[in-house]
Amino acid sequence: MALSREQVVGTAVDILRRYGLADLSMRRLARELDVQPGALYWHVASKQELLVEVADALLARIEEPHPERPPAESLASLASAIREAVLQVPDGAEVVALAYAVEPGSVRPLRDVVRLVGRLGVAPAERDAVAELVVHHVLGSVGIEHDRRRAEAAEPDVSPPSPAEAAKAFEVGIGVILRGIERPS
Amino acid sequence: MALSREQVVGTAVDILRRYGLADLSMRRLARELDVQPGALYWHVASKQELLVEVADALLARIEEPHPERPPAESLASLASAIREAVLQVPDGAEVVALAYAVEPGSVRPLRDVVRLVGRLGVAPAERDAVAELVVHHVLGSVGIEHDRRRAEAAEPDVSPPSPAEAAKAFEVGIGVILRGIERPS
DNA sequence: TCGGCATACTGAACACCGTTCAAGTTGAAC
DNA sequence: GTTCAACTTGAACGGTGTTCAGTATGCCGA
Repeated sequence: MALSREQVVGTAVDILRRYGLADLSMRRLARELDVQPGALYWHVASKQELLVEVADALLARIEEPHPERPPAESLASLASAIREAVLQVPDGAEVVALAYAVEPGSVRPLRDVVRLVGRLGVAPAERDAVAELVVHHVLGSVGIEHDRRRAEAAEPDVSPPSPAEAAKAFEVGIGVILRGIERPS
Repeated sequence: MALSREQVVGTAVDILRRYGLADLSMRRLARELDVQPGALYWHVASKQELLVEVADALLARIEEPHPERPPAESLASLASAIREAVLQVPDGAEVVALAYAVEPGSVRPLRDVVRLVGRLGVAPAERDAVAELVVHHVLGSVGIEHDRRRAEAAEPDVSPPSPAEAAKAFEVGIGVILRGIERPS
């Protein structure tokens, strides 16, 4: 059977999940698919495009916010859902951040963040800025968690921070943002 | 004269300033210094360590917050100062973010952010989380601005966002955070 | 003045990377 | 059975960070 774009993206996700971003090279991906590296470029224009697709796949299973739920609640739970999805996969935050940088509209749940911020009553001119704040908080704090895990794996240093603490720290940040939005300036 | 660590870091900053992170390779740096690549490793343990030093240099001229100024004001102006310093240099945000990820305590003005957040009355347990929020907002929004400039340079697309608008968007985010901190939960 | 020795650097290699492209192989439609 | 598109190979181009045996340089005590 001939290779397909879905197969390429799927195997890329697999490598990312198992070995992390450093091991996700076009050559490694080709080896995994029993194919020469050049073959990948028939299905995908560049590694960057591939990573956007991978990011999309990582967040594909997150469900859309329910339209009748209060937007503040929806936003908090959407942020947590994105966090959890991205936390599962080594370097997931980095990949999604890259996709967001290259093509802000390419990842659906991130678009939902923008919509929810708007529904919270933020002025249209400020909506994108606040949504960015939320996205950076989510991806930034997951990035830190991944870094800590790497550091911890490298050497049994002091203070391994528990997942519960990390989650708490994340919630604190979301809380600050939500209160900041709701309080008129 | 023999090479010095300061010279290596200084030239690295220079290349970054003039050509961006993609052109800051150890080989390119060695060429600029009229030296073989291996020589750099006498003065610097790795490229990562070099980049931490570069990040430090980028923010070295930012002054410490005045202890008698109200902390909210100090924090807002420190955030702006970091933003401006990092905005000047292509990929500056990326470099500083990397340094912050590798060694959170290595860059002084970022430590000042933590202190100021504490002085704002945030509980010690939550202080680091909120400081991270601020840092991610600063570095994240500058990162976006750099990306936009790159995209704009690549092709004369629609809508070149003015620096003033970007600054405004940044201030909106800082405002949300500050209000969120001051408002008790 | 002469060893000795730490400092500083060279030259070459190792093992990778993303990307391109002419040439080859398939498999289905006519 | 031929033609034509879809797909893949093989090989190369021009890079990357890092290591290390060897070589030169300059200082310091004898």
